[in-house]
Amino acid sequence: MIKISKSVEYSILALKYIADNENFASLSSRKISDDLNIPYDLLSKLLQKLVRKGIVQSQQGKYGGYNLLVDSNKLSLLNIIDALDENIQLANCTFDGANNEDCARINNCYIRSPFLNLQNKINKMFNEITLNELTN
Amino acid sequence: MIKISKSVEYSILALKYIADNENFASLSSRKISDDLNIPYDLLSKLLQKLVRKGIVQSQQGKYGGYNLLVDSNKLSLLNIIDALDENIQLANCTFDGANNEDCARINNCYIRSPFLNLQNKINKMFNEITLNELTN
DNA sequence: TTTATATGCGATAAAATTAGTCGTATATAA
DNA sequence: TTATATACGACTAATTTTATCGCATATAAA
Ligand code: SF4
Ligand code: SF4
Repeated sequence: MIKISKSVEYSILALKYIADNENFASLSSRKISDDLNIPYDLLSKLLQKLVRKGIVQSQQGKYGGYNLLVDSNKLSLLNIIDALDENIQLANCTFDGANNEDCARINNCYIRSPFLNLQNKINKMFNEITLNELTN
Repeated sequence: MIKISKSVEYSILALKYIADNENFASLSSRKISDDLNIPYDLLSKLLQKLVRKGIVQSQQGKYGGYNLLVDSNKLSLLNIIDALDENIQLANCTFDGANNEDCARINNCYIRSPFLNLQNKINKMFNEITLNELTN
């Protein structure tokens, strides 16, 4: 109900792994998948999305692989979730400017306001934690 | 991905509605369902769960209905989620005492600790907001 | 005692989301 | 030219969430 999808978890694991090995050769998705035990096909697709969003860089061909393109101090958990086209929207109305197309109840809903408060706090939390901090 | 299920939303709406009408006759699930536009069968089941967990009281028969059994200042959002057998577990390991049956990666996972931190904050947030505060 | 109106509850179905797989095309260094 | 990589759309499977159905039981009122 409130959980981080495998896609996001895999992506964080992979991004962290890439970040920690930048000095060496770039990591192939095959190697990342093997080392971290993440389904290869799935990981590939996730990394492709991250490429499109400019978070990592890919190099095709032999000895190719992935490199981080952004500062791991500036990449937030929310950025990653966004890049994967996922979201952390608690309810259909929990953003500024929602209207009754988002939820028919919106105009006389007595719980929207507290939900918005919750949402703001969660957004903040997810936006403040960076890839760099996602580590023991 | 991070969202509050309809079940929880419906439950909050209903509980709040019940709480606000306690002075009057007890509300039947039919009336609540009609007034709040919540699928009747679904709402009934939700209320039944809440009865079993001691959150509301039910009165069968004609002129029956539901009444709140707990102080709306003491019923937290987390209590409600628990009562519905849902949870806010971010990942398979984000609780104290998780072991490698919960996640095979647990013993050398570099992101578990920050996930646990996040989890603690979220638990706190959901535990601090009460039914009473879930209002405009 | 009958009737109308409630809840109780298990089973099931439908819908939506999430997770995982497959086939094929393309890029590129050796 | 070949081996090894990513790119990517289509598809399938699994899981979770949402909704429905049918029947049993309770109870106040007529
Ligand atoms: S308006 Fe109310 S019922 Fe509709 S999504 Fe927002 S909180 Fe939920
Ligand atoms: S141990 Fe790591 S990989 Fe496993 S559930 Fe926890 S955070 Fe995710």
